[in-house]
Amino acid sequence: MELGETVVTPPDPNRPASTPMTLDEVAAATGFSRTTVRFVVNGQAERYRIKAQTRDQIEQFIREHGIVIDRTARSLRLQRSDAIGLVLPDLANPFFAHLTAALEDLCHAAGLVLLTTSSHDDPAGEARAVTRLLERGVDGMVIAPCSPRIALPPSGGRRSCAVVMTDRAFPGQPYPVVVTDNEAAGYRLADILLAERGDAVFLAASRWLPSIEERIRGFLSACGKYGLDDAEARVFSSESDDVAAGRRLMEQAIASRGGLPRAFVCSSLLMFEGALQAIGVRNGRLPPDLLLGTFDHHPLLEFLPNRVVSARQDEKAIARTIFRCLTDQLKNRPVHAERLVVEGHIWRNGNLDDK
Amino acid sequence: MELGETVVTPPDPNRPASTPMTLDEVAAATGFSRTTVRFVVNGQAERYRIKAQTRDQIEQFIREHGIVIDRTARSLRLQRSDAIGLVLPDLANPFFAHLTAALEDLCHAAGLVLLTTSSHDDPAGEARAVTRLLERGVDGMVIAPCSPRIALPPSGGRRSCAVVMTDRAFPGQPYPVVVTDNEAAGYRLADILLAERGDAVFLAASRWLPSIEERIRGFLSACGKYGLDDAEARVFSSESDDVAAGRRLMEQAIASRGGLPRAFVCSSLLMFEGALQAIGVRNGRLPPDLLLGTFDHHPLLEFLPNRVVSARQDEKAIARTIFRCLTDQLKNRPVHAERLVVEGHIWRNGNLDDK
DNA sequence: CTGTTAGCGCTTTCAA
DNA sequence: TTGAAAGCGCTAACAG
Repeated sequence: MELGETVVTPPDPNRPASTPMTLDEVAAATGFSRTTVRFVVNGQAERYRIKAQTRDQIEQFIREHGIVIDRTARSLRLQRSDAIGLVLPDLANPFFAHLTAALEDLCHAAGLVLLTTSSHDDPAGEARAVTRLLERGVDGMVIAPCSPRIALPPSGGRRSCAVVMTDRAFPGQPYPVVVTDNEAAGYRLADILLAERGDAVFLAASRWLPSIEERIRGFLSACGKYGLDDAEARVFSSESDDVAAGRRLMEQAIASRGGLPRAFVCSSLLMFEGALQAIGVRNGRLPPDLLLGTFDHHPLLEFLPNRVVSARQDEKAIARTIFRCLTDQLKNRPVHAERLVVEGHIWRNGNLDDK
Repeated sequence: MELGETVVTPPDPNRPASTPMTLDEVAAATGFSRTTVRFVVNGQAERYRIKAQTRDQIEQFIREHGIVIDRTARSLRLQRSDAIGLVLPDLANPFFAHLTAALEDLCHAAGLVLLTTSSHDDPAGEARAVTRLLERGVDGMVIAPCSPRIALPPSGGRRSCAVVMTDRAFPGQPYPVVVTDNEAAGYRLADILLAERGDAVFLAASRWLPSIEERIRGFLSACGKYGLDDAEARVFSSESDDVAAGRRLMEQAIASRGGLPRAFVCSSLLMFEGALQAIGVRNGRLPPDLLLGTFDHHPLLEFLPNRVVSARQDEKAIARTIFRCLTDQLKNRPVHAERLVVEGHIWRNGNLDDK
């Protein structure tokens, strides 16, 4: 391809200034009726036995002039928007970004669009987000709740709206929820650390988040397997999930145990960064035999100088499960407030082979 | 907060089964007219001097029963959707995820929603995405194009639609474009590598992407500053931007130069991963004096064993610029097919202090 | 096979 | 201050 040529289709000067774009306009221009044109446009020409010549004429016209079906009007008429809303704490979080990408693909393949909204982990923001989506008449909604009490329950609205919760399984919700098997992941992660080093600490974000609590439970039961008493003393938790919290918790862990742990797990990559920072400040560099563990994954973990184990969620599988649950509801299949569990994956870096 | 209590507002049994949710329903239920109710709901009670008692009655009713304005109907009537469409090659790319998050915030603050769509770097997918958005009647569109020729130009449509391009400035476009100053970033990155190591190679994705070509131009002019002849021989490029390409290019570079370079830059983190993999396969581990450079940034770069320099784009600044450009168009301010440039940031890891 | 009609819920305009 | 009417572009139902 030549660089520098004019590359974007410019407003075609041969094309009439006011391009017909609505069904009515096409009908008027071709001399057929709304209905006939609509049948052709919606691919129902066969079904309604539109004369081939008529169909060709209309299709030809559209090929020349283009048409854009106004789905706003369609939505109003059908009381169905073919749109799905997504409410997330933070799109910049890679897990949510991957989840969004996966959901988007599924939606598009089904002719739906995705409306993304962030709550910024703020219940008021979450309520605003839900309202925005409801006003837009979304047919369904996927919520990764940041508050245990969703402010505006979509039930009882004029239009019904399918709802699926994800990522955080607050108990007692009337909606189905799709989550990773956090307890199993916590167990498997801790199992590896303990088998290798005999001891480990867990640096966790807010314990009142169900996902965190489940991960801790897995960690604790692995501790039990290795006969570690007072496993609770190995868990450090914070209110927030960010780099500063990771730093703080690592400092706490070091202080309370009189030195660096031989292995640790963080409940997220943000905490993990903070923990590494704290170690860097204290030791200058990472002690080579420190075994690193974290929830979440990033390819760069591969290249850290130490051995690393991570627990990664399977965003595509989660998205598929969410989507199936959503479409089940949209097709009026029975919906229970069930808990759908998706398996995660444990990953280790190649450095394990070096030793 | 107690775990285990019922936490989501359940469908309130005291509330009538069919909650009035439309203006008409509220009007009928309260005995006032559409117009009166609408004035109250839209906060124009003052302006139209609605009787205080009337207003209170209506507000009270709404507080009890709730209301959700149907923006689908509103859009149809106003020929304005208060929605912005976003077309990206890939939401899972952290740069685009951050950009999306930033744009979303700006949109929400302005009462707009964001429709996200991915093209998967495929021109046909891009065309489908644009159509989807047009059908939805978005007021504006932000496109990070994957093809130099946008398939369905939104101009000439029934409703006008503001357009801003970003990330890739294909020449000759009739739309304004917002990009990072890639050439400057390439220059600054290369300048650091060359000052430190006297030599470097550039592993780049498809050269026909304007952003890549600009980065290379910056790299080459830094080479010029250091009197390196045959700078072009230090540039290796591929068709795709992925891990495999990075691996391949690093192998090529090693082969063509008879050994590992002393420093290198990759045009993206994906390529960077591939390059590190290739080195790992060859050497087992990274030579300590190898200086690493890459476009894109991730916090984990901080903890790699080697010295690292990265060029990071300023997603928030880009989003602000895009949004201003968009709102300018929406307010019918003059729009030129101008090129708006945002500065990037150079980052180095703390390991620089160790040596 | 093709055309006509009514109406989705909102906003705007005009009347009372 | 409040009410009534028209119409955005589409779809469904029915009429020819």
